[in-house]
Amino acid sequence: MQEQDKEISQAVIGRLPRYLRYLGELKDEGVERISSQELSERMKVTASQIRQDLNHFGGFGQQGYGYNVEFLYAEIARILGLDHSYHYIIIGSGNLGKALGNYLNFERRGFLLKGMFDRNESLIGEEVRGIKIRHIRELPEFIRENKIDIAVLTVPKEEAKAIASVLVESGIKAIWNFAHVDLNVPAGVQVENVHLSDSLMKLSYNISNSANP
Amino acid sequence: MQEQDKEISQAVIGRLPRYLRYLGELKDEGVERISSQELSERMKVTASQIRQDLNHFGGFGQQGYGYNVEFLYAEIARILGLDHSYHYIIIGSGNLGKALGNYLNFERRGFLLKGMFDRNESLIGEEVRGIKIRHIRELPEFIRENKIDIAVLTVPKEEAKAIASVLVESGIKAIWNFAHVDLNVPAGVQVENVHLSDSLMKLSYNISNSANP
DNA sequence: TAGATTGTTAATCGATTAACAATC
DNA sequence: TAGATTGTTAATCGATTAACAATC
Repeated sequence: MQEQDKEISQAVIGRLPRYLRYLGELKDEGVERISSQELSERMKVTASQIRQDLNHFGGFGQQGYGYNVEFLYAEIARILGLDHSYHYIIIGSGNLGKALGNYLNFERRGFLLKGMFDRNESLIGEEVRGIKIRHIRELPEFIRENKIDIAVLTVPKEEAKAIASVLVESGIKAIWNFAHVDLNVPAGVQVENVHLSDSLMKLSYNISNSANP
Repeated sequence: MQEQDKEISQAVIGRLPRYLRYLGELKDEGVERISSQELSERMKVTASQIRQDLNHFGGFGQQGYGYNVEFLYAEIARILGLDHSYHYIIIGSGNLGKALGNYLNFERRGFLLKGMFDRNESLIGEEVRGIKIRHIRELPEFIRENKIDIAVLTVPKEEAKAIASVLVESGIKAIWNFAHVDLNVPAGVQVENVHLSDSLMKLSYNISNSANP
């Protein structure tokens, strides 16, 4: 067990949720133990990579046996910070904001929706899963009073930077950014971008450059 | 000009949309030319990387001058396959499907929504931006008759694999997959995954492991 | 104990950065 | 022409894979 000697690369972090997903499936199938070899065949990655990745965080396996599925699942969940819950709010209550607000799987993982916000007066007062949509002018106070950890940003890109500043000033520590801009936040504030149009363009590239002559 | 001597890495492809975005902004600002150095400062990447990335696709610049913004913008758009339009359909007309269907920026880029589908009878006949929601049993015929290029998959993960098979059999060449499973498709069919919960877990990791002691 | 499989070191591969000759 | 900046080769860095000794 070493836990965080040096910074772990985002490449490794990015693979953890996928490990968790496959281990969850194995758990559901009632599989008790699995070797890196077996897992590598399922996931179509190398066994070497699995062992390397896991050993960044400590030795979770046992020679001659492999990994205990239940235990490894719990450990990866813990590493990912899923062993406790987060309070989150959604800023921008348009179609995408509402869709995310209605997504119950986040709740199951410990991400608890505490508020929804918009600038548009006609949306104020509407409810999403029992959560009232508030005006964004209430943001700073709300964040402080409700111990909000994560702000989901689903506003038009023109507004995103200004709102991000407000969020940072109000003490938000993480932004899940769906706006199509790069946010500039101080160190210590985490930003995770979901740039849907970038993703679609990658698909477009791969269509154009695949074997259709 | 070489254009595709050997496979270009997804790391490079993944950066192209961001280049396009910054060049679009420069264009809007009325900037006519830019050097890799200036662009690198804006984008916070190395000038070397910009030149390397671009030169995978040909020499778009001019020594002593830099790059013509308008020209480079057009070239990257072309490389990404944005110089022509695509027909797409959305399968799964829940909150997320509707949100994506309503997103007009895709349309502006040449991605044209042609159909929406669901299994739920109560949704059939509803309209999203003038597009009627159809039953998924109509999928195969619809895909063939309307020359659909891209299927957006926003169905629960339990259904995703089965529907993906139908799509592939119907001749779809690209799937934008929002379902939380890895699809197994034959070579030649492009899949681009958007795993929102994976993204949220990465954020969760980074919150848990940032400098908050 | 013998066999299996990890944890970890070493080798390889690929991607990023630096350097500079080519050239506008 | 001189200065600027690309395109490209070479050097470095980091990530992935292979190998194997440790050990359950």
